[in-house]
Amino acid sequence: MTVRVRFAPSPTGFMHLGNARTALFNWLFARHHGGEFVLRIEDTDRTRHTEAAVQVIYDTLKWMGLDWDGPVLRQSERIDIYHQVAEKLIAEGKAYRCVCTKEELEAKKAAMKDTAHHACYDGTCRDKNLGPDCGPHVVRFRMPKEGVSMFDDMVQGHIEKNYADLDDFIMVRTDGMPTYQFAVVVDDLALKITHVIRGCDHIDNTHDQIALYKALGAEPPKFGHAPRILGLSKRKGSPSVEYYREAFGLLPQGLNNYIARLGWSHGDDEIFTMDELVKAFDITGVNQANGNFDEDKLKWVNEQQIHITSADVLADHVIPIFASRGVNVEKGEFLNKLLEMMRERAHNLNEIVDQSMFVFKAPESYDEKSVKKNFNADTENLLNEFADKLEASSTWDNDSIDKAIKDVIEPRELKLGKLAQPIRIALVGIAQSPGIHETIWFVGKDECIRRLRAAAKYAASIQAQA
RNA sequence: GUCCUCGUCGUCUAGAGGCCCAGGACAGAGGCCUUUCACGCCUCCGACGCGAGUUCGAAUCUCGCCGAGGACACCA
Repeated sequence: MTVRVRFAPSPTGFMHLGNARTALFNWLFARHHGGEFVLRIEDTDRTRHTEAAVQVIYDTLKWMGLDWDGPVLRQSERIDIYHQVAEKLIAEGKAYRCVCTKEELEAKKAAMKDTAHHACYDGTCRDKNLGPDCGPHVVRFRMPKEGVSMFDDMVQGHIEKNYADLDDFIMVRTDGMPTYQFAVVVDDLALKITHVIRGCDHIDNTHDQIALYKALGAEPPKFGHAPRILGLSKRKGSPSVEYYREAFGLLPQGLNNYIARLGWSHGDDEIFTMDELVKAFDITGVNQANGNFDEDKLKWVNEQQIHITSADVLADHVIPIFASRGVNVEKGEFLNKLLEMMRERAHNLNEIVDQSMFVFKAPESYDEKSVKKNFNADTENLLNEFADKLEASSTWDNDSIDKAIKDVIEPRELKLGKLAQPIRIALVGIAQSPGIHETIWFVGKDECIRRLRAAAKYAASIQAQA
């Protein structure tokens, strides 16, 4: 049997992190087992969905690198099918029409508060055998009254619930639209879904759905309910993929890796490429207990992924961020060289860009603390002399830069730091940067000399003031 | 309120009766490396929710308690 799983989000306008993980788990499960991963859009709630919201789903999955198989199923396009199935179940006595209004039901519920089993529909219309001309009505599922509903969850193990605690849930609403509970089963059946992997907030729904499968004479798929991700604070903005991607400078694999390890594990392994995840992932490794989202660990995992990602791939992710900072950079050898250096030290993509800015832009000001600590009466001469040495050199590589540095510090018997720090301030604006040779090299000879002279002038001006 | 599920360091987790006076990772503390800032490396801190059983032996099995999350919508 070929494994077929699905991801079935409703278009809410953003991809919640929990949803993203459900998508990832399903995708990994499919790829691991050589099966198929299909996408279904649950847009039966007319009032809420927009096309832009559907596009967010596509974009997010693509960014995460989760490709889906076959056409995308839209529930809104399958209304007739749901009606056919509902009619069939009514005809077989497995479902029935109900004319109880929402208001009536709410009143009954309120009256039954504090009594046992008040949550269940009282069955007013269960045996009325109402026909299609009974006026505005819903269609309810006729749930068995006795016995125990049970299934073996791939993650949570054996789960059971008394039918007495299950409701005659609504399949078709008054407006003719199917409810989630109903559409899911009809669609999963149509798509020949073999395994349903979703959040454990669906555990209780599963009993309803299995009852439906049975009423339809069909074999239910296997279910696996993954734990929830707790601690996604809404105060920090919408806990969506988009938000974390931008705020944390995330690489897709940084997110994927972190999210996969939250609620799933493979021994002591922490860092996975996508191929490694596909190889290692299986539903048996998924945890039962809910997990807490931890920003620090996400940051760390993302950082580790940046360390092992090729400069070429990094370039694709970093170029748009440069653009958003008003700097146009092009793919190529120079950028790759820069990224190879930056990826070793940066914590995230935003930092790579921010800390690379000096390569493309001269400092607009000098960091006060850095200047205070590293500039003195000698700085003007030191910087100018170093600029002279660079100017005199005919080549531009590590050796020539190194020679220029030594030619300045050796006669004066200075330690490297005494020259390197003022140079950093001159080139970057602050006394923090990559190795001094690289910093100089990336700025380029002419620009370097220009910045050194400008900083020398500045050093002179503050000396004059003092 | 009713029902369902879960419970190992602050956090993510390893652990499927002896390998565990519990291992790894993040965070925290300290140190090393070093021309700066980072990276990296090393050390330390730190948990089996509680109580009964079962067993020669329990983090691992059973029960109770407590705690956490979820479902109870003509939302998905």
